[in-house]
Amino acid sequence: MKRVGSYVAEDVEERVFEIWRERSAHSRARAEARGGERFYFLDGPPYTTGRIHLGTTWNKILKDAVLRHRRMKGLDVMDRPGWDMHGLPIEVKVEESLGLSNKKEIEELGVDRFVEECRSFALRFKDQMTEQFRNLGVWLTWEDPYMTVTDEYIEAAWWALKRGHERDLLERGQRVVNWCPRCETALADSEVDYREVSDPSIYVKLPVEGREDEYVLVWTTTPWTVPSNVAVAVHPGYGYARVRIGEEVFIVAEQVAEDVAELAGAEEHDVLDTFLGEDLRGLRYRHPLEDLVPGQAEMHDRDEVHRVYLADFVTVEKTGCVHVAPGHGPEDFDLAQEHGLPVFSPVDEEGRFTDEAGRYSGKKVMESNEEIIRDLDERGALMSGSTVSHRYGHCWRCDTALVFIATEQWFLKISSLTDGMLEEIDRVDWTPEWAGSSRFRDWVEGGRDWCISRQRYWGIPLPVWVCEECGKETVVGTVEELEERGGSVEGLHRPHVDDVVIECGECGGGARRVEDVLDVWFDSAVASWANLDYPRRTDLFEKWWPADLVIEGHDQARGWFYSQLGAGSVAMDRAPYEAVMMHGFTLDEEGHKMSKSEGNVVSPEEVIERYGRDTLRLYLMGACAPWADLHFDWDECGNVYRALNVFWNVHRFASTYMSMDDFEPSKHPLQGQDLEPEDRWILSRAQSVAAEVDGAMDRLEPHVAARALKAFVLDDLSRWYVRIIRDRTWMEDEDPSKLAAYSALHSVLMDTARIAAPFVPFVAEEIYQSLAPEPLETLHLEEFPSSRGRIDTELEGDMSTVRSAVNLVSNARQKAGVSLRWPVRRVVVEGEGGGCVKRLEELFTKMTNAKGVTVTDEWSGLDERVEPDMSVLGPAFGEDAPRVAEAVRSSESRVEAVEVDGEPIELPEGAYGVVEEVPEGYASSASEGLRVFVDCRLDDELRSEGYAAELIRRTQETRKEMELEEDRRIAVTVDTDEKFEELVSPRSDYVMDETRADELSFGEVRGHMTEWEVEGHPLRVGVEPL
RNA sequence: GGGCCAGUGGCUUAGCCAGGUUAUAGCGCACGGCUGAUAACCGUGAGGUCCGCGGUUCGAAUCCGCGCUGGCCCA
Repeated sequence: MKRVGSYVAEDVEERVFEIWRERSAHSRARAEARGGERFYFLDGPPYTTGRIHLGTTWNKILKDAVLRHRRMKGLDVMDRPGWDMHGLPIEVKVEESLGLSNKKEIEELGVDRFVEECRSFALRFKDQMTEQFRNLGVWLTWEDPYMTVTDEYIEAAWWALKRGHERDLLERGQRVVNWCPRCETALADSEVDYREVSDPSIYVKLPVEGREDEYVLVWTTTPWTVPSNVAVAVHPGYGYARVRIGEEVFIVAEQVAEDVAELAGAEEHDVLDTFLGEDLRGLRYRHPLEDLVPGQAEMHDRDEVHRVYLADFVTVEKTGCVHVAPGHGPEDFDLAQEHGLPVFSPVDEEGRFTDEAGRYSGKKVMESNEEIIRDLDERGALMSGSTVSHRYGHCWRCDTALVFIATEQWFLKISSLTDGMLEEIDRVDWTPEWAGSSRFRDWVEGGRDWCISRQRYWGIPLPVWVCEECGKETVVGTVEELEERGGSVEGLHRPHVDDVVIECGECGGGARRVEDVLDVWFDSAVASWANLDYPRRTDLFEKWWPADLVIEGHDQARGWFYSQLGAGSVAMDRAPYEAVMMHGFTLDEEGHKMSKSEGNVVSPEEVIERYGRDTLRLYLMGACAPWADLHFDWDECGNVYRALNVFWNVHRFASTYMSMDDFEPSKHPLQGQDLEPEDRWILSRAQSVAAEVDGAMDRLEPHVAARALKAFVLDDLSRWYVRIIRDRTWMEDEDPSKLAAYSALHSVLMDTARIAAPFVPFVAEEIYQSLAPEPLETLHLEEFPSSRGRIDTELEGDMSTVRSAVNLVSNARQKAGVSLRWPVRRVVVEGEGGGCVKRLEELFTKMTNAKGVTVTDEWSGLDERVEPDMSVLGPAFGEDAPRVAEAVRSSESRVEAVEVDGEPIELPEGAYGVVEEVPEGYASSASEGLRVFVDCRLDDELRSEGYAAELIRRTQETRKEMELEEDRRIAVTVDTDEKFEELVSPRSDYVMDETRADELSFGEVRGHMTEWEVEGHPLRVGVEPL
């Protein structure tokens, strides 16, 4: 065993990394676990953005701690990390780097080159992030991750879609989708960012056909959709009115008549008549821009167009009449489907009006708002124009304002699977319990069909081939199938896959692929089987699937938890995971989001630099319940660091003395030792903590585990046990009590390191390695100490009481001004806890520095004093009261009558109270159920010991000043007064023993000298090394 | 606008689901003490409208309702 220096996290962590690397510790741990019970952990693939942050750090560290714990329990853990590498975010980054701004420029550059560029970006970011995660000490199989860009992964997604197709769940259809005019693609609901923006707010007058100056009034914030207006919707059950304002009549909801009048700037308005919304059904109007938009004029010939329809989604807000543009709103679209209305959408993929839009043709829709407003105004169709601030959807990647347009897309009809999905939610084990029950459940219940097609390049190609002859759709599930159909591929990405022509199964014609790629959310949705290379190989799938556990943040409820449930339901008819642990977000100290613009971002690297990886890990593990949001706090990091420092110093303490004594743990097994109660206690506590930590980790409550561990190290091990055994370790040679303490301390430290391994893998490894009797590979191959030893609850209870009693004595001593260094004659312990103190008497007297202890239920040594109550005596005895009081006071005990001037006087009820008094020379302190009395009276024998202790303390201080080795022999010379010398001389041997001195003499001081005053005695101590 | 989660001394938090004396602990602060592992430790003290309001109850940090603030998700 070697002596160790101070705790320097960086050095420890570097050394441990080196050990892990050269011994292939992680792969060995995996190999050793083979044959154990299989535990399929599925890593949620982070998107390859290039940088990890505190949130992703927390995520991976939680995973790592849980997996380390499971491994140490003998489970064969699947710990393959994953990477989410396709999709718009990377495409946008690549576009930026190549200076491209739209799809046309990408096509000009060449899809081939663009896709290659995306691949290399993704791979590069993956490598960068891998290094960052490794640097946290996270043990995942970094050298062999699953990646969404590999052919086998793509096949897993294809296979799932083919399953969906077979089950009639894959469908092509026209729908209104969120569309990014810059990226020129459909976006999923989850890809839309809502942001507060200022938009026009206009009231449009739609002239009622056949009536002069009468209008249906509608409101919109998107003037550019007015050219696409096809109908108006009103609520069948609401009250509506015809309102005369000036020369004109407006049809609006009855409730808003006054608002509308105000809007029109009119002081007066007349409600001509009122009726229900359903009475408006079929009312025909003319489109105000029919002269400018040829499509509108054409449509008017159709009888169903430009009429009022009834719809429940209408609210009374604004006018109660809703402008319906089926090509530009999901609800509008649904209404159109229902009533056979045309879906008029004269807008192209770049968000420009088409020729159908007449004079607006070629213009960007968003930029046409003003012109449209002006045209409406010129035609007398505008009532009011202003602006309004509201939330509007933007592209999650490029921040462009989105438009709704009707396009042909591919859908997974998961809305038809809702019942099964809800059953799966009930079956899955959620931590915390509400993760599955509340929010997630609502989301699944309201789930719409999943639009999985994107009109982009860098993604999993949609595996649908359409026959050019007969139009038959073929969904390809595997590469093998593709080749059987006569296709040959050199990679499944675009553009190569686009060139593959396969034979139509129906007519033998040539089928070409639909050019879309998949929504990137679908990629990770299939991870549970793609990670097992299914369907390309089946053995892994059969062994491992489904996942036993996934661990992600609460943003993934609607993300990955959901997408996996959806894809799993489509392909496997079940959820692909058995248990889900959900964690929170990392916020700043104030509980606000960390963001670059706020300047409140804390990076994991900063924390590592300041305190090290173990501190970062233990902090993240214990700071709060994982499902709560974590408010990052530097001070708390500092506390965690100090706790680790204490852990380190216990080990340092052990290594210092054990190495000084050449203690070999293997030669002194615990079984043969003559253990003291404190030894048995700390061994028992270690087992209790092991069980507590083990249980908490099993329940996925790492914060409970981390806190129990921290409390044990600080409180039980360092502050109590080490304090107790200090004098035992200071004994020389082969003292059996010392050896017993060493054995116990050694054993406890080894167990503590094993318990700590999942949380602070570096410092635990170093401590374990340093104490191990024989060289070993790595701590992380060891078994988790789950209560293999016995737990002695009675002893733990006794000790806890004794600690309280010791604290009370300290308190009492302080009140009396008697320092712990000075022995006291006796301590009296009174109360229920007395038995505990009795059982640990030796320990108690040692820790209180008392010569003896008396344990009693009720101590008879207290003085009782009676205190007359003048408020009773006064009224009873008038002017005699003071003399009665005096007599009562001097009666010394409880009496019913006293004598005053020889006269017996009977005392009334409550004439005095009895006050207990601590006798002279005693100090006392009490807590619930326990009271102690400390006899602080000194005699020469105690003084002799006290002065000796003072001399030892001063000598040690002198040694320390001289920076002498702990076991260096010295000569001590003392210059003091006669009394001091007289009292200390008889204890010279004791003083020499404690200070490792070979000589002790009084008189002239030699060597390094320190000067003191002790209880009024001058004291000069000289120390010479020998 | 809706759903879910959280709000406890200056800071971080326990307790809350299963209501019960004086609300937990640490950091920080003040004072005193100990110390040859310790940048550690021990003791004492100050510091609280348990986010607010209302309700249920003999009794609410805890249960219910309505708000406020923050986070997440969604419209």
